[in-house]
Formats: sequence, C-alpha cells, structure tokens
Amino acid sequence: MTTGLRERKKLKTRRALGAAALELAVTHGLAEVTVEQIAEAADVSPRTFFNYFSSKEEAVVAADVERARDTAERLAERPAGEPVLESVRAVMREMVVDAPRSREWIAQVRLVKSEPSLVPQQLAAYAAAEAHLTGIIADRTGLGPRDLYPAVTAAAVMSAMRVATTRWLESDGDGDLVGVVDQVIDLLAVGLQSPPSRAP
Amino acid sequence: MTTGLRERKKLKTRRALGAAALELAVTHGLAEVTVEQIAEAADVSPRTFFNYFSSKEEAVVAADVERARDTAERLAERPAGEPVLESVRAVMREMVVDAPRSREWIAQVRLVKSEPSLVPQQLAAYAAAEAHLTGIIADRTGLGPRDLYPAVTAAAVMSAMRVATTRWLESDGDGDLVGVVDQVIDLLAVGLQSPPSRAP
DNA sequence: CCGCAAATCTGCACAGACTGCAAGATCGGC
DNA sequence: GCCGATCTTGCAGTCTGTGCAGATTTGCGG
Repeated sequence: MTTGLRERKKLKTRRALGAAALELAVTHGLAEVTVEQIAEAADVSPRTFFNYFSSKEEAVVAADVERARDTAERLAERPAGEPVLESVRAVMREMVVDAPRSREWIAQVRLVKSEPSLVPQQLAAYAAAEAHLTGIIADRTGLGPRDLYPAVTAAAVMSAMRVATTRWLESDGDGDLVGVVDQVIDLLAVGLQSPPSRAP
Repeated sequence: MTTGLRERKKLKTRRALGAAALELAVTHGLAEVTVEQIAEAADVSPRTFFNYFSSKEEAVVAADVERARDTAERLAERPAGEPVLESVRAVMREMVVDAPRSREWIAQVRLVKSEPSLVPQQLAAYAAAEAHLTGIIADRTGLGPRDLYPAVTAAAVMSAMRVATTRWLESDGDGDLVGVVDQVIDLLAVGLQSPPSRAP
C-alpha cells in the first residue's frame, strides 16, 4: 500500500507542474505562458517538464484528468445492486460537496472556455474517463465491454455531466449543480424520445 | 447562390491541404510528415498552410469537420414534425449510402485510432457539431437553446454516433452500420434506466 | 554505513511548429 | 484597364518538443 519516496516525489512534481501551469495560464493567458516559466514555478528544469507532460495544454488540464479518474473510481465503489444512473447521481453529489477543490475546478473550466486550444485536451480527458466508465458499467451489469449498453450509457453519462457542469458554470457557479444533474439524469433515464412536457 | 472564384479557390486549397495531410499521415505516420511536405503536396507554400490550419492535426481532421457540419445540415432539413431521433436515424442511413466518401472516412477514423495526438482534434470536431446540433434541436422542439433537453439530446446523439461508428469500424467496416445505429438510438429513446433484457 | 543498479533530472543541440510583418500576386467590381 | 480588397509568399524569429549523454538521487542488499 505504501508508495515509495520515488513515486510520491514524482506525483508531487506532476501536481506542482499542473498547478503552476493552471495558475499562470489563468493570470496571464495561456499563450503568454512559456514552458520555461511553468518549470521555474514548479522548481524543475524545462526539460523535466516534458518528462511529465507533452504540452502546456496537457499540464493545464492534468488536474481534470485526475478528477475524472477519481470520479470513475468512486463509481466503481458504489454498492453493486444500485442502478447505474443512481450511482452517478450519488457520486456527483459527493463531488459537489468537495468545496475546496471546486474552486480550482471552476477556474479551470472557465479557462478552458476562454482558451479554444484547451478544448481538445479537455475532451480527450473526458474520453479517457468514459472508456474507464464503460468498463465499470460493463462489470456492474454483467455485460461484456463489447455490448452496446455500457458504451452508450457511459458516453451519454459523460456527455450529460459535461452539459450539466457547463450550465452550472454559466450561472456563475452559484446555481444548484445537483439539481441540474438530477434533471439531466432523469432525461437519460426516461428516454429522449420526446421533449419533456413540463419542467424542461 | 453562386460563390465567387475566390471562395471556390480557397475551398479547393483547403480540401487539397486536408487530403494531402490525411494521405501522407496514413502512408508515413503522422509524426514523420512535416508541414512542408503537406504544403508541397497541395502545391502551396508552407506559410500558406498556416493560413488555413493552425496545426497538422487540424488539417488531417478537416474532412471530418466538414462531414459533421454536413450531417447537421441534413438534420436541419428533415421534415419539421419528425421526432428528433427518427431524423437522426434517417440521416445516418443517408450518410452510409455515400460509398466513395466512406473510404476516406474509414481511413481517417482508423488513423485517429492509431495516432493518439489526433484524438483531441477529432473530439473537438464532434463538439463543434454538437453545438450546431443543439441549436437545430432547440429550433425543432420549440425550446430555447438554454433548455436542457436540446443540449442533452445533442450530446447523447453525438456520443451514440461515435460509439456506433467505432463499433462498426472495429468489425472491419463491413458490418451493418445502420443496424448498430438503430440499436443505439433505440437505447437512447427507451431510456438508460436499466440494461435491455434481450438483444443487448 | 557503503556501494551499486536503476530511475530520474538536467543541459545541450537541433529540427520542426507557428507567428508577425511587409512585399508581391490575384481577384472582383467599376 | 484600374484600384481596392484579399490571398499568397518569403523571411526572421521565438517557442515547442525530442534524443542523447552525463550528473544526481533513490532503493536495497551487504
């Protein structure tokens, strides 16, 4: 269980680089920030930066990748009998409670919104999480990963999360994320055949 | 209606660059291809390449962006009363019939699968199409673009298309894409509450 | 403790990506 | 045909991203 000093140090460096990249990008704009600055802020050489990330963009969204992985793991730990969409609901509630990390999260999502070059990276991070989620759902339903249900559900859920958080952030982050997530999940659960007649 | 010579020439150059980028990447691998080679193959200067695309990756995926835009437009042209998911079904059928362009499509999707650096670009292209689709669905249902139904449906539909085409290509492109799409859309229509009991 | 093997960090060199700028070529309307 | 608008091109320069080889650090057995 215990991770060696080596691994811990690596993780620390990785997070320092990611945090530095995000902060510098938020304050100066991504284009104005060079790898050299990020490396200096994290107290490593520029060359080392590239041992961890292959681009500035990847570093900025690194925390998001971690968050997505974390979310998927929480899903995997939900009770086995629970319906998948209910598990998603529960996990999203947990995530929202996590106030301190939320601040960094909001900063990042806003940055992505204002810097088009980050969009592809952000989406790639979600795609990785989606692949992970597909496996989890397959296990949980007893279907194989090649069946369509796990893949479609994972994709739909990730999309829905994306839509929900986007809407939430548009309303300045003070809105009710859990409420939006609930609505979105209800839509998926009941089917998209026709628009809801009330309370759209 | 008539587009000037200027515009037509630009479009031609753009397509030549995109096609050259795709072909070179398929035959030599993306990493081995330089912008200079792409520009030469399209008979323009390297500098001009950057007037059209901001990276190699963007050029390779350019045809996909066009295809996605085309798909969205076909959706917009479906009869107004038709349920959204039925429109999607119909349009996908049209797309599959388009044999000659399919060959290029297959080559591209396979390339993206083997070159991780293309994934983000590909997803960004889908995201753009999704935004377009959200507007179309909003118009069609009489809801505003700020309602959740159009956004969730657009996201789910795009994800489902992605899953369907992925599965299709995994089976060497000779499988029944329309059949897979039908299954995927049925899943979305009926709701993801629980896995289908038969014919998963 | 000591020393060794493996993993990591770093500087150096270099090809290639990308951008701003200004001059030349081309198009479209009059 | 002429002129303004647009597009293309070369050039100069910065930054990204990678291979390589030599320090530096860590983990571990002696």
